Order: sequence, then structure tokens, then C-alpha cells
Amino acid sequence: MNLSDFLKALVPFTTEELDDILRHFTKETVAKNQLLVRQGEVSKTLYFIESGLGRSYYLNQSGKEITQWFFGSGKFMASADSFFQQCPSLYYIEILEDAVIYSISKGKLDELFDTYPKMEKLGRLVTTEMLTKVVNKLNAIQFQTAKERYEYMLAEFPDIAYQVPLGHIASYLGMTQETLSRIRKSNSSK
Amino acid sequence: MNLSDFLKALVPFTTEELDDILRHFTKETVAKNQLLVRQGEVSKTLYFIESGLGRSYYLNQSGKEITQWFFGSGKFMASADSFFQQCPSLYYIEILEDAVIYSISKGKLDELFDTYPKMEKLGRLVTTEMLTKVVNKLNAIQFQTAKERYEYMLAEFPDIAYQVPLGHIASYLGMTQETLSRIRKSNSSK
DNA sequence: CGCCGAGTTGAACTGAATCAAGAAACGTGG
DNA sequence: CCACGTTTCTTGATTCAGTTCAACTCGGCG
Repeated sequence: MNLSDFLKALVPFTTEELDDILRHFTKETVAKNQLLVRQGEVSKTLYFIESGLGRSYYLNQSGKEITQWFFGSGKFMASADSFFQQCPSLYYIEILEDAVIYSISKGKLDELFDTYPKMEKLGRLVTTEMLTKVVNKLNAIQFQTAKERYEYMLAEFPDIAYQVPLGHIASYLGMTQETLSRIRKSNSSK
Repeated sequence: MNLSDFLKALVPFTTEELDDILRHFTKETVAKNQLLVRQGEVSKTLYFIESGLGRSYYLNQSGKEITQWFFGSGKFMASADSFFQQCPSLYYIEILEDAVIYSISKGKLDELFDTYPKMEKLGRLVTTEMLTKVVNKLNAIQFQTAKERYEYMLAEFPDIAYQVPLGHIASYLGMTQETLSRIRKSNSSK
């Protein structure tokens, strides 16, 4: 999913608008395991993933990595707290699979918001979608058993479930790696 | 916190704009215990709470009420999924304390979005704030003990913690009423 | 071949749920 | 303003899902 198609699908930009908007982004390729944002940094960049896979995670009190979100192709990726509020990021952002991404700085994005009301709309739509997904995850985490949570994950990120280390998924789902391993086993036997 | 002041604080509307925008809202008072949205309905209304208190909740498999969110004065309130996607609501919305609210229909809100680019900005800002809060709650729920979650609640909704039934708070925090009661007891003794 | 990280398995432990029963507080009508 | 029923809150005993800790398997790779 490339950025131009993604934008067009959400808001009916004209060709000129689209060209100008795309000019504000920088396309680049990022190799697996690279970090785009570090905990404590103020993140000034928003990413759009054309292909590849990323995740955000943080280190808890005992220094364990806790995956907060996965970002697949066709999605915007950012350390939301840091990017929007310009505060030090609680999260790392890491590329899990070689990726092609478009980046834009907060400054340039704000320019776009000021120039194109349609961009505000886009921003609102993208944020609303994200909000819905986070609410879904919250409900899954809060009220479902470990097994049901794994099933939610399979539904939400079907492609991701088998291509990243078990531990990343387990921490995303709020359970230990051992528990997830047992769940997988019990699922495969039925 | 009234609506006019709230709007002005976020986006620099002119007086004329503000007047016109406010004309799209209907002010009304709602008594305690009234339901504004029922599960299964498509909610066409967004509410702004000038004073009073509301909550959204749903019924789980065993028919128990699960509080999803509290809405205090100076906040927008809606069954987010239903209002934004115009699908049947998963949630009820209930007034917990006599309230003065401003309502606006989805249709009128969309008119405002089309007329005033600044409204798109407002929409984006409000949604972003909500997103941040939900992410915070998610982190609290996912990785903290019952006791820490209660402390998160005291920080996020200091005023609310003692004015609504224990069970509403417990379900909001993803624990049983009994557990919350024990936590309160242990907190008060130290 | 031997190491190393990722995944699996087992056994003991624990935080919180469940179940059950009382105590307090609340409101409604007489 | 009191009495009664209902809802809300507290407390205790028991149970259980999931964690923790520790050992083991497996596959890849220098």
C-alpha cells in the first residue's frame, strides 16, 4: 500500500494537492532491527509504512521489553505521545522487517494541516481509526482470557502473528511467553 | 466548563464562527440515571458535558455492567464506535449525576466540519487527546496490579473516584468490586 | 561440533476471581 | 420521621488462571 493511494482512498485530494503533499514526505528504506525512535527522545517524525513491519515497545521496571503496538504496511507509525505532545517518548520504535517508509516532520505536517483543510480531515480520520483499534485492544486485554486475547490478535494482525518472535507478541498481549507458547500448543492440537 | 470557552481554548474561532457553531448544538438538562444511548442503537449524537457526570458501559456475556469510560464536565461524550462509524453501539451511555449537556447530531457536526476547517482541527485535537488517554488506560490495565490501577484512576479522575458506586469503578478498572473494596481498605490504613 | 537464542515443558506459587454471607447506606411510602 | 426492602459495600474462605523459575529441546550458524 503506497502513501498516495492511501491518502486518496480517505480524502478526495486533487492531483496537485496530492503531489504537493507527497513532496513533504521523504521516502526511505530501513533495515530490520533498526531503531527509529528511542525512549526519552522527543520524536519529531511521523512514519508511513509502505512495506515492512514495525513495532513500538518500552522497557518496564524490570527492564523487559513490552510491545505496545505493531505497525504493518499501509499504516502510520509514531510514538503517539511524543509526536503529538512533543514530550520525551516513552517508547522505542523498531523495524522488525525490512521496510520502505515515508517520513514527515512535525513541522512539515503542521504546514500541511494549515494549508489543506482536507489534511485536517485526514488527520481526524486516521486518529479516529487508531482510537477505535486501541479501544478494541483495551477491551480484549481487560476482559478476556489469555487465549481469547491471542484470538483477538490473530484477527487484528493475522499476517503478523507468525512472523515475529513469540516474546514480542506475548508482551503485546499482556502475558508471558510461556503462557502464549502453551496457548499455541493447545490451539494447534484441536 | 461551558462549550464556548472549551472551543475557544483549543482553536481561535472568531465570535461569528463561534456563534454559528454553538447554534448547531442543543442545550439540555438530563437527570441522573437517564440513558442517552442504548446498546444496539446507532447513535447519531455527540454530547458535550457542561456539568454533571456520565459513563459508557456495556453488558458482558454474563450480563454484568462493565464501565468503559467516565465523562466529566468539560468533555465530549459519545459511544465512539457507533457515532463515528454509524454502527450499532456496543455501549450504553448513562448520566450518573444530573447534567447540563450540549448535543449535536452527526449530520450537523459534519456540516460544521465542511464549513469550518478549524472544526476539523478541533476534531483532530479532541480525538488525539482521547487517544492519548485510552493509551494510558491501556498501559495501566495491561501492566499494573489492581492496586496500581486504582491509583491511576485516582490520578486520572480524582473527583469521580468517590462519587460513583464502587462497582462502576471496579469494572472500569477491570477488577471485581470485592478486590477494589479491599484495596481501598488497605490504602486508608496507611 | 558446540554454542546460542528462541521456543517448550514442568512444578510451585500467587494475585485476583468467585462464592457466600453479613453489615451499612439509601430511598420510598406509610 | 420511622420501618422496610433494596442496593451497595465489606469480609472471609476457597479456587484458579496465569506467573515465575528452572530445566530442557531444537534449529541455525560460526
